[in-house]
Amino acid sequence: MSEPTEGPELKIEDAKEKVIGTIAETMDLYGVTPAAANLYATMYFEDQMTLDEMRTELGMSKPSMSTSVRRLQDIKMVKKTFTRGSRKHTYVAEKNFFRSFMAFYCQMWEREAKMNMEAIEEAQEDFIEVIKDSNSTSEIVAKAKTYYDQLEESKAYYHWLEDLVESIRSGKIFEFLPKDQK
Amino acid sequence: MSEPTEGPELKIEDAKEKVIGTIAETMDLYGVTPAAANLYATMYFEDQMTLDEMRTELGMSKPSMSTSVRRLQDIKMVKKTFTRGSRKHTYVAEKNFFRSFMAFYCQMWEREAKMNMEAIEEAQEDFIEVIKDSNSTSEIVAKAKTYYDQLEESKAYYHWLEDLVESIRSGKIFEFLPKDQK
DNA sequence: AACTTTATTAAAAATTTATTTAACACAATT
DNA sequence: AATTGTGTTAAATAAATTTTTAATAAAGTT
Repeated sequence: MSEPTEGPELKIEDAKEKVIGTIAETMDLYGVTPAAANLYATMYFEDQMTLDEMRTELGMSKPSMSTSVRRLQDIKMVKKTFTRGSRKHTYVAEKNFFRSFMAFYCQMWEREAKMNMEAIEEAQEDFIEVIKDSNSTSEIVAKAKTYYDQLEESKAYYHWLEDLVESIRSGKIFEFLPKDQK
Repeated sequence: MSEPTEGPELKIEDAKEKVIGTIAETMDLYGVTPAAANLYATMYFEDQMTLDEMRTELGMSKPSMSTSVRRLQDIKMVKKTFTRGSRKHTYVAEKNFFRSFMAFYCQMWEREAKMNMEAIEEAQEDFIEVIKDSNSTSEIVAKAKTYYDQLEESKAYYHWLEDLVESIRSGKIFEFLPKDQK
């Protein structure tokens, strides 16, 4: 499998590419756009980058880098750094996967719990009205009750999700599941 | 199933729609296609459905339902049920969010850990070769060492992810984070 | 204050992805 | 064995999203 024509520098680039490819593929799977995914994976091996460096490194347009980097900032996987002497903005990738990926999930789960709980509360109010409504047949009332109970039961999941987020944010989860088990 | 134009029946449908909408939106966010997301959310309020019932309920084509239902089966959110007497296949939605969503994450995380660990191992071997290579300058060797160490450090995250999956699969996580906290 | 450099926004193009129509295959029933 | 009903695959269409080119705004320098 070894190519004698390749020098050590090229081998390093190849090795990096392997990891960059899989990291980007994973992020792609999570709904991050290809450009942003590739950008993060590339930045993972750099200490800091400007938009122009990103553009030349990935061979893409500057606006694409600009929007990608902002999305990565939104999910806390990239941070802006203040570099004096240069007018260009510089950005750094969060290299600690514990921090970057957990920030991602906490944001997702918090949003999910909030939105779904709101919808559930509203729907439950409607079901109660139906149950109270004298126009409702006993069949309809029974149906409304069933749905109400089903939603009530599902709340436990969202509460649990909120607890999970909290235990990740506080770091308490690492008392239960240590970071350096193996 | 007739279409009520007013009254309690309509209110029930409206209430269901509210929840269906947010569940579908959430799943959409997780990379599930709109058709599959809407289908699951609809099935969440039904005890069982055939492909034709899905088609009429969602107003979409049968192949779309067929592929959607299979994707939902892949992520364990829908199961086939054996209904004797009918030639049509019937499907049931997993209504327990603990089971359905956790199956989803375990599958994702397991895949992520496996793929990335494989890429990391390969890349690390390459970096070792570069370090051993007599053609490598001391600068290149230093670079390779840095990258090697960075990857080595990242392994802890993937091990932790595997541990998390295991604690979810075994149910041990619920000793730490009970399901009915609130 | 004008000029230069950099970043962002807007509109257009291109790519990708999802969905449908049409054809096929598979079972079950007659 | 032929027919009917059901589900799946393939090719084509439609829709959505991503990316780019071009224009604009913002910031810094002379």
